[in-house]
This record gives sequence, structure tokens and C-alpha cells, in this order.
Amino acid sequence: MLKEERHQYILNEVGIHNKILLSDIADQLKVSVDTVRRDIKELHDAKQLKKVHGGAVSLGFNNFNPTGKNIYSLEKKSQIADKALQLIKDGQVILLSGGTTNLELARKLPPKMKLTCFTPSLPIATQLLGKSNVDIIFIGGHVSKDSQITVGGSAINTLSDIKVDICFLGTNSIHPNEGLTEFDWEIVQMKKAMIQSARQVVSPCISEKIGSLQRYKICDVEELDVLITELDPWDVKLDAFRNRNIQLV
Amino acid sequence: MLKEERHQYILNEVGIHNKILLSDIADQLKVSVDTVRRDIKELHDAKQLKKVHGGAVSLGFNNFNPTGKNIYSLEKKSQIADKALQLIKDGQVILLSGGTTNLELARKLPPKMKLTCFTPSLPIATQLLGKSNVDIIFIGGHVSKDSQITVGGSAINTLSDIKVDICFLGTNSIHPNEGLTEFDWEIVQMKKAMIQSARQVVSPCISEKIGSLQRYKICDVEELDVLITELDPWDVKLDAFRNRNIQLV
DNA sequence: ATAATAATTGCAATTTTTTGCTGTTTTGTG
DNA sequence: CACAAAACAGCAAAAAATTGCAATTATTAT
Repeated sequence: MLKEERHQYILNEVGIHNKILLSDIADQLKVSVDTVRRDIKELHDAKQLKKVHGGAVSLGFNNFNPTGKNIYSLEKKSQIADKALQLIKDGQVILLSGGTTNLELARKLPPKMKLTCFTPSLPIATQLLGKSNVDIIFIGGHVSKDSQITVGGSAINTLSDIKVDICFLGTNSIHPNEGLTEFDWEIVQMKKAMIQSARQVVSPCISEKIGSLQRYKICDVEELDVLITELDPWDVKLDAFRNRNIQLV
Repeated sequence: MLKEERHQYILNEVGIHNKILLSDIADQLKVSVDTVRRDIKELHDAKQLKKVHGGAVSLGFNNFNPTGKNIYSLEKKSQIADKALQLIKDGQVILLSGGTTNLELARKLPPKMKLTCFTPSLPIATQLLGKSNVDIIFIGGHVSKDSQITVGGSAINTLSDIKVDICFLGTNSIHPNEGLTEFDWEIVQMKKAMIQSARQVVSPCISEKIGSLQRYKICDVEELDVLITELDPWDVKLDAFRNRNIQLV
């Protein structure tokens, strides 16, 4: 068996499972663990995966945890939430998808602001309980444990009946060519429905997520109206999104 | 299991629950507490979470319960929840109304019990996120700030479509002659709908509430199948409910 | 074609890392 | 202050990484 084949196989496995055990691969390919170790070392040096004790994990293993709150980027998310806040006018009807950036936005809503807020996210709804001037309408359905939002047909049906002023669409991965992508199929369906339910779609997104890619596609970049990052609007990282009918904030 | 996986798991748990116990994680991952301690130390050094005595908390420890209602009579409610637990069989479909007693019940559900659980209550749904074997279906609608449950036409419509094995109906006031009563009209409507949606209606109710009366009526005592209190079933306070086709627990 | 050379692979010996366990010390609680 | 729980330090067994080396295979030059 050629080394290239093994490398391909290993990358594939890592792509599927996000992690592999050295011993497993050695078994499956019928080669010694030393060989696999060397393969993984090469792939590690080529930055194709991350070598760890006992195996390897995919590069984004720590970054894209859908449930875990990326606390260390709380500062950036807070900035993004501040910018997002500027887009909301008193009395509007908004839709908040899940995600920690939107949670941050919910937390920062000024107490006196009157809003009607739709959301399928348990933590966000809970956060909004503290805002006495916000009318909360929770979009029911099957609760996905990972993302803590509701998904499924009934939630999507509910969405199809509403039309809000702004949808703040938390974004896991955004790519200039491939658009918005997600890891979880159910959530993709939800986000598609949310886009349909809004007059204006705003995507708050920390810059780390720009250029990353997940398995399933939500929509093209063109379908967004506003992209909010913690960066300056003229930052080079955003070049790929210019002249595409998106407002950069 | 790779160390990276444990780290990931721990971060997830912290993300969901905001706090974890060393012993819990050790149990769940089937490793020694020392290993978890070392993991948490590493994550702490990497500023991914905050290590505290006995476990860890998330960095941006956002208070889970913004309204900060403290649960009174916790001891009695805990007893009631224990009794209620006896009525649930593995694999059943249950409906939990709001209320702190039902929250206590949700908290006590054994981790291995497989259930499908409908609820209109945000705190209960949030609590259930931690139970990996429970399918949560949230009944959407307008969120009432006081009670932290959804109310209104759409929630009631959803209820009219379902039929569950047991409904646990948190009770504010119960009176031998006047039946169950509530002070909030919207919640009355919800509870009426819940009763219709269940084959068996169980009311967990601390004894203090017996004999009290509110403005609006939900149903007669006869419509309940089981009444659970913290008292002995033969206590004199329950005399008024005997021979009325209700099981006293 | 064949010899020389280089790359790859598996194996054994050694070193490092991880992990659970043992006491001992520290900390939190009533 | 006393008690129990948790943290800590040190140790030993097990697992994994590293290194050197020999055997095999592939590549190249002649």
C-alpha cells in the first residue's frame, strides 16, 4: 500500500470522526503503529491534522464545538453584540437564532428597549426573561441537546408563518465562495427557514470563523444583508466579501 | 479515550451546565477523579474554564436564572418529586407543566431513564438538557415572564395535537370543593389544555396549598387521577379528597 | 539488466507521558 | 475546633513516543 493512500485514508477518517486512534488505523491498514505514527507526523507537519498523544484529531477540533461556549472570544463577541445592537430600533420584531454571540446580544439589550423577539434558543429565551420590555415568543419543537435550540418540522412550520424585521443568524462557518455552512443537518433546515422569515438577515460572526467550512450548506453569502465582525470594515480579511451586496460592520 | 476527547467533553459540559463536579465527570467518563483534576487544571491554565474547589465553572458564569426566584419548601418538593418519580415508567411520554416541584422532578430523573418529555417551561427544558436519554419537545408560544412558561393560542394548539401517558400538573391552589384554581387567566387556559392532552393527570402539590383559592378555575378535583403531597396518604388534611376517585400518594 | 543508492517499513531498546493509587496536607462547613 | 471532602505530591505500572538499526522495496545510473 502506498504512503499516499494511507495518508488519504487517515485524513478521511479524521474528517469523518474528528479523531482517530493510532492503534485503530494500524489495525485497519494492516501496518505497524510506527508507520501510522510517521504518517501522522508528516500530516501534522503539513498542518493537515493535529497529532495528539495516542492518535490525532481534526484541526478544528477545539474550535467548532457547537455547544461549548467559546468563552475566550467573549471579548470579540461582546464587540460584535455592541455593533449588532445599533441595528435594532425600538419596537421592532426580531428573530434570534442560537449561538453565544446572539446570547451576548440578548444580554446587552437595553432594559428600556421595547421589542418582540422570536427565538428557538433556550439560553437566549432564558436570558430575555430578565428584560421586562421584551415580548418573547419561543419557537417550539424538538430540542437539540448540543445546540440548545429547537429543530424539526414543527419549529420550521412555525417559522414559515412569521415575518420579522431582522433575523440575527449566528454563524458557525462562513466562506466567501461556499457561503454559510453548518455541521448539523437539522440546524441547517432551521437556519434556512429563519432566513425566509426575515426581511433583513444579519450575521454576527467572529473573524476566526471566516473561511471555515462545514459539511452542509445553509445559503450563499449573497443572501445575507449584513455581516458583523469584530474587525474594522476595511480589514483585508473581509476583502472577499466586498461588492457582493453585503453591508460590512 | 484521547485526552483531547475528555477535554472536549468537559468543555461541553461546562458550556451546558455552567458548572461541573469532578466526581460527576469522573463517573461519566469512567476515569479517576485525579485524571479529571489534571484535565481541568490544564484547561484552567489554558483559560478555557475556571477551576474551583470540587469542580469547575464556565468563565463567563452567566447566572442561569435571571429572575433569581428561590425555590421555597425545597425539602417537601423534593419528597414529592421522589414520589412522582415512581409513577414514571421507562419509555413513556410525559408532559411537565411549569412550577418548581416539576423542576425538581426533572432534576431527579435518573440519567438512564428513556423518556419523551413535552414541556412549555423554560427552566424545566433547560434542566432536561442534561439528561441525555430524554427527548425534549418544547411547546412554543408566548413566554410569560412570571411563570417562565409559554402560553397563548399557539401553545394551546400544539397541546391539542398531542396525547401523552402522564401529565404532571404543577398546582398553585387546590380546594376540595372549588377544585384547582389559578390567578393567571392565560395559565388557566394552558393547564386546561394540558389536562385534555393526557391519559393520566397527576398533580404534585405541597400541603400548604391545600384549601387555598384563586380567581380562575382550572378543573374539578375529580378530573385528577393522582394527587401527590409530601404527607402520608392517611393524613387528616387529605380527608376531603377521599372517595373521589383520586389516588393519594 | 544490474548494481548502487535511496526510501520505506517493521522491530527492539530506551525514554517520555499518562494514569491510577497511596498517603499527606489543605480547604470548606457546621 | 472538628470533621469530611477535596487538593496535592510522589510513586509505579502501563501505554505511547522516540531512536537506532536491519530488512525490504523502489528508484536511478550505468
